[in-house]
Amino acid sequence: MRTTIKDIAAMTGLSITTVSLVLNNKPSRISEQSKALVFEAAKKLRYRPNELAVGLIKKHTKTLGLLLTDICNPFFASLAKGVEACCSREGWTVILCDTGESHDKELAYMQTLSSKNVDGIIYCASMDSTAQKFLESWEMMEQLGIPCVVVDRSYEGPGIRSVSTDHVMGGWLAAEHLLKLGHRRIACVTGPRHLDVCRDRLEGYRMALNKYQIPYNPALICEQRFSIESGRHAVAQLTGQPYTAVFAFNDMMAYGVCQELRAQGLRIPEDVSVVGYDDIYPSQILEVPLTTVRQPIEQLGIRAAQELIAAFSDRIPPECRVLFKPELAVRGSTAPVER
Amino acid sequence: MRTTIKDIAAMTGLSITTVSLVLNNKPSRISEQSKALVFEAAKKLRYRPNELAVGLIKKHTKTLGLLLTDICNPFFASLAKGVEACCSREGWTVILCDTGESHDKELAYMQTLSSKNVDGIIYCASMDSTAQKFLESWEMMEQLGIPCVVVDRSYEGPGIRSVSTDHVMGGWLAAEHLLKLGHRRIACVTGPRHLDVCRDRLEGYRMALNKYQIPYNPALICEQRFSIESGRHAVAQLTGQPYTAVFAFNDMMAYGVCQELRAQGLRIPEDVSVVGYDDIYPSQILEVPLTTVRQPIEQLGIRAAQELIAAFSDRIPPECRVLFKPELAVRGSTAPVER
DNA sequence: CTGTTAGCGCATTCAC
DNA sequence: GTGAATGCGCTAACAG
Repeated sequence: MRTTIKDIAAMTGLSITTVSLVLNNKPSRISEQSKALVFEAAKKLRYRPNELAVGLIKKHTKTLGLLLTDICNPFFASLAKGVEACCSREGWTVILCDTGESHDKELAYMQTLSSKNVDGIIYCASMDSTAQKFLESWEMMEQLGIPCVVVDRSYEGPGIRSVSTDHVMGGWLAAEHLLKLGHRRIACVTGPRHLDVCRDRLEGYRMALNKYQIPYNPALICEQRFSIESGRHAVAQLTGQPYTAVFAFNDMMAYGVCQELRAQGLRIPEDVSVVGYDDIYPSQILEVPLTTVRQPIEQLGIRAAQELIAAFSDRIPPECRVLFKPELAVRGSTAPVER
Repeated sequence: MRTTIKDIAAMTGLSITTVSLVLNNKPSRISEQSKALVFEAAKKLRYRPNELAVGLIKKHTKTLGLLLTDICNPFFASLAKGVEACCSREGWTVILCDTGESHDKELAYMQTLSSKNVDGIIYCASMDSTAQKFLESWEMMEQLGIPCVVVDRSYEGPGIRSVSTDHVMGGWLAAEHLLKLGHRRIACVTGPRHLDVCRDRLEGYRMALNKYQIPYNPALICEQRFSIESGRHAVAQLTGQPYTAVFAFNDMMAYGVCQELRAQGLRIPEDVSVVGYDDIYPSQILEVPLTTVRQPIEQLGIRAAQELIAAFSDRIPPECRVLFKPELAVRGSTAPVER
């Protein structure tokens, strides 16, 4: 049995109340002597409060739930890193929930987290979640009364707190970079189009085309599912379409694109330029390092956790919409178009 | 306020006990009618037990603490994936603790986890942890009375449960593969030598050399720190030593080795063969995919969680030492030595 | 078949 | 300055 507040009361001959008071630094005039006694005993007995009991009374646990779709995806790993860093710094704790893209599991997890009395949830919607499913999840959290911030999504809606990156700008950066290099036929390998992150990137891409007065060609757009294989499929699917550059909506797909392109005997960047999105770490170690749009992923995580912790401490639930700026990391996979 | 057992007692007109009994399927003869009543009310009120209260009484939380050094490292991400998968399948929950290689933080986390009444800890010692520090951590957990299984380490010691891979065999596989290809001067980029995982791999390497009657040459051994940069440093450090192949003790270092080798104008595998260790996923997507020793990382995580959950359910703390077999994934980074 | 009583470990009025 | 009493939400004997 772990030592409890009772043990230290017995040891010091003081009452439980007194012990609790001094251990929590409560403003009550208890003699310095008693205080010293208590602290000493606490140290000697290696006392640590039972957070279950504390939580039961205080109605909070200083715990955040982190709901994501695949911890093996470097994007989410970085995000988790940020969340964890912020939490541990603040004396909070994080429960890891990997939903594996399953909406049902998502919902189930929310209930579990609620049972465990988490004080907040950081939510990364699964890629398959349509606006409807998203709202369903959101409502579940509202209903459970758990504050939540959405990361990397920014569905419109009242009271939806989100932390994300300006993907319109991201799409713009990628496209303009290629356009400046002289590319005019830029294929786009998007993620699921119903996701706002994709719509935004695509909009940025179109805006850039617009600036250069290049017509938008739907035949160059290929919708995929954010995986390496997706990238390979995309190239296969685009066969026949002439293009000199590819803008993939995440780095994973970009890797797939590069693989398949090479399999077809094409060189990067001599024959085709490739731009990715996210800047997860493998992008730098490739033999031909990937030019990509960098999101401050870890920052997203830190900020999301901060918002939740702040909202909790100040009891102010600010309806915020934090938007980070992406930046372009120019590396070896892009080059001026061949004449 | 969430609905409690009390609310449903009030709603049905039954006592709290009765409600608790039926909700927990306790073997007590309660009329089917009352049962139905309770279940109905529970559903209507969306009742979910407060796990804090339950934990306080039952003295357990169905929660595991996962202590690792860097969730961004794909190795640990995969491990976490496995742990999480097993836990969620069993209705358990996992608290993510990223220690960032800090031994003090490790110790602090253990206390926190103890306060939260986790039922077990999965522990990946930080790379800097010497045998002494490791024992210190282990003792802390013993003292806190938390069952623990160590992953990817297998320090000798009574009562130390561990789940890991047979690294002697791993080292052997890597070395023998190269030897079979005709390589005779095989450089070794190890991790910290005080780690048993490194000693084991090195032993496997030596055994293989032995079989081929090749003397062990310490000048070809370079101790590093498991990071990409480490790999680059290693190559710099080995300059002057003639070698035709490199065996890096993890994939990250292998990436660094490849980078630096290429920077020096050497081709892989034509000029130098490179073998890694772990088989984290970027290894497959490289332009020259990495030959590497595959560990069943996710399995390690699953098994570790299983052990803990089983030990908990059966109240049998088996002093186990689970050892998985590694296998060689032969890919493009190795080739017969040039004549 | 079901309700009463106690108590898990702790924080918090309110008396003394 | 300090302690007794109460209760957080729930389970577990033990009675009826």
